[in-house]
Amino acid sequence: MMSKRVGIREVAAAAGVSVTTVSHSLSGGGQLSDATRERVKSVAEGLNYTPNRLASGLRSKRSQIIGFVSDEISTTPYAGRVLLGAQEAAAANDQVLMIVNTNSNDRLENRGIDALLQHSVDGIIYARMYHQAVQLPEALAGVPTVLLDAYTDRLDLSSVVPDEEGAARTAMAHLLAAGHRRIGYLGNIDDIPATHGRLAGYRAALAEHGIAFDESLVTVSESMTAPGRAAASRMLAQPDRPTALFCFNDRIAMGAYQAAQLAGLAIPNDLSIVSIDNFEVLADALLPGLTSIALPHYEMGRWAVERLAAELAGEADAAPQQIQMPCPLVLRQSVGPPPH
Amino acid sequence: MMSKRVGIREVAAAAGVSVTTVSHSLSGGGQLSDATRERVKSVAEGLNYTPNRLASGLRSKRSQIIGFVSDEISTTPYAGRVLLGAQEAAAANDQVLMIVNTNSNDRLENRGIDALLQHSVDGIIYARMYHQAVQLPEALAGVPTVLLDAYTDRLDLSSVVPDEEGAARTAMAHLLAAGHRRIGYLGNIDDIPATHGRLAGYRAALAEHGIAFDESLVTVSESMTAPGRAAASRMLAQPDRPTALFCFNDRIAMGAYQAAQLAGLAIPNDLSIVSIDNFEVLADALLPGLTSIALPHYEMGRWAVERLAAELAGEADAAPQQIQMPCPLVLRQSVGPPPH
DNA sequence: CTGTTAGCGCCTTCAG
DNA sequence: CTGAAGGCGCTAACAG
Repeated sequence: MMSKRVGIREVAAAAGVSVTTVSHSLSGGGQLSDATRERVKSVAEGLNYTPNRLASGLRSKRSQIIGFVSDEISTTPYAGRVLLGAQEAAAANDQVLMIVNTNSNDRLENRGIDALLQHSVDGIIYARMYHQAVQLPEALAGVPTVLLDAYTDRLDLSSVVPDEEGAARTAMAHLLAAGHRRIGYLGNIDDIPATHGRLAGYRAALAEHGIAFDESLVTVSESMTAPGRAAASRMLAQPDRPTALFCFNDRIAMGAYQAAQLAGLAIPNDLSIVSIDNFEVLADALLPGLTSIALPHYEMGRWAVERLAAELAGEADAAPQQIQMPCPLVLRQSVGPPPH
Repeated sequence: MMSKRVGIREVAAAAGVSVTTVSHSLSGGGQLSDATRERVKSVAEGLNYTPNRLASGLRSKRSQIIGFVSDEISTTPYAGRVLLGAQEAAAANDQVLMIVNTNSNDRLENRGIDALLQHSVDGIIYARMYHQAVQLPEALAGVPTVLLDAYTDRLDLSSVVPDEEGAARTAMAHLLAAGHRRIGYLGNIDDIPATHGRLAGYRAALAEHGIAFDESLVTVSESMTAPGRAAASRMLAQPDRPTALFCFNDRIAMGAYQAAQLAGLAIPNDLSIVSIDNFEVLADALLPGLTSIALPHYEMGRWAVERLAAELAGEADAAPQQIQMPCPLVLRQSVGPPPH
């Protein structure tokens, strides 16, 4: 098994060349004739040669491993999409992902980063499971790093986050296009970028359409179903209730569905709803299906490792970038024209 | 940065001993006096020494890396819990996880396994995202492997899956204890272990309580919300409708909630519901909260890497084990006594 | 265009 | 109880 793997030496012998030639043939380096290069390659193939990355990493200082450190791999259902994007991009670059979870605990984080560094990862994706500001840990000083769903004020680090304001504008544009003018916003209460960005998008969209901002059409609550239900119930009880609701996220939207049901309002005939998250287990399951803005989890995962790879390769356009990703609208059945 | 890391050599010089002594001190091997051992350790600490795992792995043939290959990291929201368990167990063993996703595609799977092997992983967790039979890929022949949420007929491989039948019995026991006698089962249609095991558990629980199995109280459908809703509607339209429903999973249960609502039945006053998955985003969000059986994702993740570590260490009790994990009941508000 | 020759940082017999 | 020396598999000067 392991121990009997054929090495570069055996290939050299079998091909009647030196190990150098084999190394060059396989790695595309050196100045070899295409003939020998091909011959060596096929001999290697025939012998079932596979490189030992520990050895090459030790020698070349490039392990081809990307470290992925995240705060909570598990608590959010989006984590999978992020990881998938990152993993696929890594595979495309002949790299592999080594993951570590910190449970939002500094000691664990440092241990994890340490473990990654001991394994000589080439770089690190420092990820959060929801968009937030972070401070880069000491241990990462000098290590090529890109931030995912997180940002700092340092301009020498690349980072990617969702375009929160754009997401809100897209949601609002959809409602406005359907003819709604009284649109309520069921917002979030936490002091995070999503809270501020989405509210800003809501206001900007109204302003663009010459609709006055009406405080009575905005509530904030925790971003979960039960608080969302309460907030929605309050809003729908108003004399001049909104004809549509834009919700901070799908969980709040689910609360809004429940509130609508309790109030005897049919969706989308009496009330239209749009939200953000496109969390399929909810959005697809709700009756009717919930139109929602998708956060680009997969795409952020891909972008982050592609970016890191480019920076590691020292590519020309490898100057650090801080980008905001667009968030696409996913249509289902929760939006219709305003009633009457 | 990387290149200037202090090595075993510097530590030796600073401590006034040979590299051998340093190596022994740090790894706990050799026959050293406690005095020197401690002294060397503190010198190493003071110099901020960190081992280079590539080098030690190359030499000792133990990389301390566990490969984790799974079919779909992303499509199920449970994946995170599995990974978390695996990652934490690995960290506790001073190991680290290298992950690879196969998208259920053989070519990708082989490439992924290859990449893992090239990095000299010590062993592999071969995971599925839902309980199923698998055939171990050729490439894994001779590589220490444990199966997670998957099984084969090979008795030389350890594996862990949920106890499907036990889960169903637990759910049924809860309903029976509440006094229900007419209990409907909203089953799944796929030919997978969960389908058969849960139905078997349902029947066994009835038999134990001397309740005759009634075919009209069993339906099967795809395990999603809309089909579940349809199945539940049919069942609740029966003349002598059941007073409680046991659902294959939370998504079907959500359909049952919707059907109950459409039928004007209140939960739990008119109808009790229990299901399997304890998928919190749904179970907590439904009104009232859904009592559900949790699948032991985190625990399976932990168990798998602990098992693998034990087998790698050649421990005495390291004979392969195929185990079924118990699934605990999580109480919420969807169960009450039968009406009237 | 190809081969020789040193190590990468660490572990591990084998002597002292 | 401690040290010297060789080599894990590969890469990268540097010669030919």
